[in-house]
Amino acid sequence: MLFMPERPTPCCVPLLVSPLSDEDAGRLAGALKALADPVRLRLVSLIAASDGGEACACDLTAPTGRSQATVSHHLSQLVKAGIIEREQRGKWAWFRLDRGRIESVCAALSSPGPNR
Amino acid sequence: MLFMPERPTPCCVPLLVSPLSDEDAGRLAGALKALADPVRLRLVSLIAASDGGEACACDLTAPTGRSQATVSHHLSQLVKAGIIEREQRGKWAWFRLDRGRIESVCAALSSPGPNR
DNA sequence: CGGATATATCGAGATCTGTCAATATGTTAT
DNA sequence: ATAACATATTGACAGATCTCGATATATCCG
Repeated sequence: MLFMPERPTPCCVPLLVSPLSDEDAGRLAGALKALADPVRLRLVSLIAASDGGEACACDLTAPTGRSQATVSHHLSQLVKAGIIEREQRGKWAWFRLDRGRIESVCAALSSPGPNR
Repeated sequence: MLFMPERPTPCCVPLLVSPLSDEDAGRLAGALKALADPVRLRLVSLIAASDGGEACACDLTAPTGRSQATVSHHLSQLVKAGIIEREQRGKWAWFRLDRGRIESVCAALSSPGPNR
């Protein structure tokens, strides 16, 4: 038995190997939809690049150029999709990535190699 | 100089390394949007799993359970996004994946490894 | 040419999405 | 308690998206 590195949470099933079922297609589409917005991508990107890998909502409004309500909405979407996690600290909301979830989406899109 | 394997078309820029610019976020969001639909995912999946890696539009309508017009529309979207390529053969339209394009999206989402 | 077939485009309806101002909720400090 | 602040929720609107029937375009065959 090989010693495998940590496996990403299998939220999604491989796209390019065999025809996706309706449910699997819906699930993967959901995950992709959560990412498929410029503002949300910037949020993810900003969080990823933040010191300690986490960011306060208070620092995420200005860089996106959207209202506080809109940013809060997008952050909620990302949380619901499992892309980021939320933690309350006093009156601030902190967010960090679930890299495993993103990797899982990524894995679902990746081509099956010749030796896999 | 190392001999590198083919690089995927760089349609997208890495998400998790440094904050995405507005344009890069828009570009990546566009690519993800093209994939973020259950019908389109099934189409991609069906084409990928087809014999010879290509499929005729005539074989893609029934499995999706949508009208011919709708399937044609989704196929156009995928072509426009560069996910698949179209080739006319007589009165039939054949489609195949641009795996490089999908890999490029995938690469943009992938986590920077510790040794990268 | 004319009929048959495959696919694309058009027009329209229903639903989903992104956005913001206003307001509500919750936390901290005074 | 009360004021100040951070964030979430609500309500509403504009624009995008998915869908289909009808029609147009293009190709093949007899």
